Amino acid sequence: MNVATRKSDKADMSRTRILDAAAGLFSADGYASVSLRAIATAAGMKAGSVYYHFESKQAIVIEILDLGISMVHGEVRQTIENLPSGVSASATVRAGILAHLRAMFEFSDYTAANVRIYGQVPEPVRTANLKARRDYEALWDHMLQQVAVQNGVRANVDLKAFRLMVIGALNATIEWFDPKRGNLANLADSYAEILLHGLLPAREPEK
Amino acid sequence: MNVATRKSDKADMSRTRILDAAAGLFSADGYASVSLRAIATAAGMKAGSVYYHFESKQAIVIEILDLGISMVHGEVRQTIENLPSGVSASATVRAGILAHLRAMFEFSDYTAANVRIYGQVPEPVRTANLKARRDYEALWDHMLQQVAVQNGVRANVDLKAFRLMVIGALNATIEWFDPKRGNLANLADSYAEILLHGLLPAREPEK
DNA sequence: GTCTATAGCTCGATAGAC
DNA sequence: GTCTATCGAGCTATAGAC
Repeated sequence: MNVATRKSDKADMSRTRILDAAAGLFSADGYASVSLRAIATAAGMKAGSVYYHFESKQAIVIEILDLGISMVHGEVRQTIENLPSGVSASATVRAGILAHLRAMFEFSDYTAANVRIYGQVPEPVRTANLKARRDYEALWDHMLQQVAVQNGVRANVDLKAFRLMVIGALNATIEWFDPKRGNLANLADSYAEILLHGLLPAREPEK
Repeated sequence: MNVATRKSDKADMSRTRILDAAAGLFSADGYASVSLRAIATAAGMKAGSVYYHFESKQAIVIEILDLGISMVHGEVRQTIENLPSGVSASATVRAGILAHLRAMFEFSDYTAANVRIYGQVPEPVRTANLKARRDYEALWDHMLQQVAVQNGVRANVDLKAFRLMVIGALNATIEWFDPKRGNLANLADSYAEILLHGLLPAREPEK
């Protein structure tokens, strides 16, 4: 390992420390109230040093939001791709729900930052994050389309509404669920059970 | 109408203008990034004048968060209470879902502020808002309990998970639904349909 | 009730030493 | 790569005139 490589490793580690620190602070306190000095301190350095790795506070948050989406996207896509072919609608959706929740809480600082601060970040930051969001939504739409074709879904379920509701409901759990106190697999089962079969008994028509 | 009353009216109007302006700014930009000068300007006055009506920025946001919850709470409670007695599980839950969405988008600055900035507001503000939140959750729990007793729900649906999922899913719509472009009653129907009956056809067991 | 003026901070970002 | 020092700006909140 030569000097250049070691230098690069050190820079990479500092970059990562900055991102991790900023993600934690952003998700806890919002975007604007977190100062660069606070990020630097949490990353173990001084404010001025942060500018060696990032050109601005916006550049930091753009990278955090993209990482948050792509971590969940990657986990869900991989999980779905690894399912045996011909798997049922329920199994596919259940696997997607569990994978989304698992990734969300594994990288919770990055995903919580996404859920909590996306709506209040400067406009250029939102724009930069749009493609990643659209790509993840497309994964769910494709998955639900496959389910509809191969296994059938109820006639009066709007698949786009279903996708919006699933992602919205799963993301909202970041506000109250604590994986250290609750069982994540149980949470995924509860949510999947409701999303697939609903609240009401199956064979009774609505009164 | 005497002078004292007119004075009081004027003060009330200024208070309301400040709250409305602040709610709009908080929901759009987050808590910390909104300055008191910006609130004052949007309310048509100067920064110093705001302190005649509120003792601090925190006092403003506390009132906004409480109003946001209680507006939705009031609308849902009133809707449920006015249902004919003996109404079915599905009708009760559908009415609750519609009422929540209707109130949410009618008072959208206040409710969006709740959804977006609650997680990143100073701790004393969160504490002050806790009772209002617990009270609203209790309304849903009571409603779902009634539904379970009177009309029956599927055995493997966890009612607490259902309540958390409903409120989380409904609140998440504030991030993407625009009542000027979409039909709110249709949105409520789509969501109720999924929550009550699920994605899958009723009579097919899971494969 | 609303104004102006300002005290006392903290912010993002930059410059330049090491 | 990280530091110290600092600029110019903007912040919350207060004081006192009107």
